[in-house]
Amino acid sequence: MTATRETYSVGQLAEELGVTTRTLRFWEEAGIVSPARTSGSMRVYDARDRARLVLALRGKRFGMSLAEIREIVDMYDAEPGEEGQIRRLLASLEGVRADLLSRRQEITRTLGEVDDVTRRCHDRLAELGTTP
Amino acid sequence: MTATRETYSVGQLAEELGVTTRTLRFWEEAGIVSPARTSGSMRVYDARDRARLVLALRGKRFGMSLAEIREIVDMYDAEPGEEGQIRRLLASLEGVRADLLSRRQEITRTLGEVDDVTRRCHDRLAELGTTP
DNA sequence: TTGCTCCTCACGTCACGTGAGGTGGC
DNA sequence: TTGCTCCTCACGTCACGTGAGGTGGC
Repeated sequence: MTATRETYSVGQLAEELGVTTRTLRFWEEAGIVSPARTSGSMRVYDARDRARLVLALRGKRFGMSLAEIREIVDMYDAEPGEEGQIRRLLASLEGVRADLLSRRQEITRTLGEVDDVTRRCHDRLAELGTTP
Repeated sequence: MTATRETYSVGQLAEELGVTTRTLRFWEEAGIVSPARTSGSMRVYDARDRARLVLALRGKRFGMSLAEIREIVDMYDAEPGEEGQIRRLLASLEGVRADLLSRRQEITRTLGEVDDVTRRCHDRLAELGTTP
């Protein structure tokens, strides 16, 4: 019966996730998390809240809006659900997957260009070294 | 003597780059490009402007601010320059490279998770199919 | 003249940053 | 009491979106 009893304050969770407390409060207003409250109206985040925020953070890094993030997080977090819902999730996963693949390709391409420029810089430095 | 005589209007370049004309005007205000003007005060972009904008677009996709983009683009676009400048560029390239590598890793990790969820969805659909 | 693209304000929006002023438990 | 973290406004900022009203060449 020892359930995961981990809870966090705004400050704790913000530091762990590398964001500000303002961000966590704003995301709450955007409907991404709904932490419990103590008598003193202080926010109490549990493991489920944390999981949603971790997902949201990843969405952010991929340039999604908070509204899009909310949709995706809600789907991931929902009960297994019936067939229609599962198929909708599968369709959206397909889109996410294609997006990730193209982003990864672009990064790889950019890395190549960065390496090119780096090489040219070294060449230039060598030239400067031999012609004082 | 047939230099690259390609020029573009705001509309043409905006469409080619997949952004709005408002974006191009805003980036001009931010100092990222300085297109020439015709007598009628219409903007005329040349190949160099276009190259700077392409670089800027990539920076955007990696989450850089316009101020950071301007710095990087100025460096890439500058004359080869003297040793100090080249070494500064090399240092910044090092940072960009590390950033790109970590982003690529995260994407790969996320792709793995997406595939996991996809597999679980298919399993669940199979279950639903066998238990009418 | 009509239609197109261009121009410059200028206010709106999204995702927070940044204090301002105040409360609550060790 | 002091110090810490927490709270709720509320205005500021960044990167544009979105009209509003007007000009200029085919």
